[in-house]
Amino acid sequence: MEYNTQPLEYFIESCRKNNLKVTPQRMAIFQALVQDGSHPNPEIIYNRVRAKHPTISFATVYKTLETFEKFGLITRVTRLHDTVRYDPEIEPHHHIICVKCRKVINLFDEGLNNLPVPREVTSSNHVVDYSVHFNVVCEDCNN
Amino acid sequence: MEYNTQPLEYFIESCRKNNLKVTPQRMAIFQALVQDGSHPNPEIIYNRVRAKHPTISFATVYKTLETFEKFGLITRVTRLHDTVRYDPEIEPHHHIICVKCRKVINLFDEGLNNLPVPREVTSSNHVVDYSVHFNVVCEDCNN
DNA sequence: TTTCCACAGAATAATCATTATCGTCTACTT
DNA sequence: AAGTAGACGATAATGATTATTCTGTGGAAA
Ligand SMILES: [Mn+2]
Ligand SMILES: [Mn+2]
Ligand SMILES: [Zn+2]
Ligand SMILES: [Zn+2]
Repeated sequence: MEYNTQPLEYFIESCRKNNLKVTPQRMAIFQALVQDGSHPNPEIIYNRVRAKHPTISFATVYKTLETFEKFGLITRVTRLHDTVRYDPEIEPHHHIICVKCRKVINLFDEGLNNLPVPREVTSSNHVVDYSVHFNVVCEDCNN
Repeated sequence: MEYNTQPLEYFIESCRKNNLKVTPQRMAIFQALVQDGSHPNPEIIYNRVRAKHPTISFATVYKTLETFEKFGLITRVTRLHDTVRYDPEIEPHHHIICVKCRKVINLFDEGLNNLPVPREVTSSNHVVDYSVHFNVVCEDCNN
């Protein structure tokens, strides 16, 4: 379902499926996230929600987003936002990222280094580089 | 140059090129980063360096890594680590990320959704999903 | 080789993002 | 209508990163 297709109904249905209570705050948080495609951070969502719910707490926004993610209602742009991860490899390459232990492994692959970059990307941007993130559960974390 | 090919010489040469002073701490920080392919965070690097430089400061590690990155000696796994960015779109898609203003734009592309996943990835991991990050300088930031 | 100084390092405080705690409240069940 | 598990709000605590300030030194210049 697209993010702008009857988002409220979709949201309520998803909550019910997961035994999450439907509250005004939760609806407002979801709507604040869905209202455009800007991939906002918690602070922006907090400010949007405050317009209608002036007493909402920052912690509530954090907790709620975490809950939504846990139940698959929303996602994160990257799973590696918690601390900076540095890399001495400056040539183009890709990464295998374990979503559980946060291990990051280099992936060198000729095919991936020569992807056809969509016109949508090149038409209005100067492309610095690109890389593919494979989110995985690694061998060590698999049991 | 590979990260494990005479890394010290490469490091010193790179510093000289950029008028960065070559200090024992800087060499140690670079070596701590290069010693394996683990994409360590500043804390891990700090702990590694402390073995030989017990008085080094955490802040020095941060500043030095920042400097290295600024001059292109090293990179980051993702440029979106600073705050969580949430996404209501749960279907597979990709992102255009401006490295200057941190804008994130959705990219839906059939071709990118069906990349041949290298055996190296599938052989020892359970793939959850993958996405392509196009790091760009966007139109708005381009002048 | 000595001198000098811009830049690097150490210590520490400050800031910013995120998470934990806990008392109160309420959505939903019965 | 009442009961209860879970949600909310307030706030403190933690963790990551950045700023400040003072001291020290690498490397150019004399
Ligand atoms: Mn890498
Ligand atoms: Mn997206
Ligand atoms: Zn793992
Ligand atoms: Zn931009």
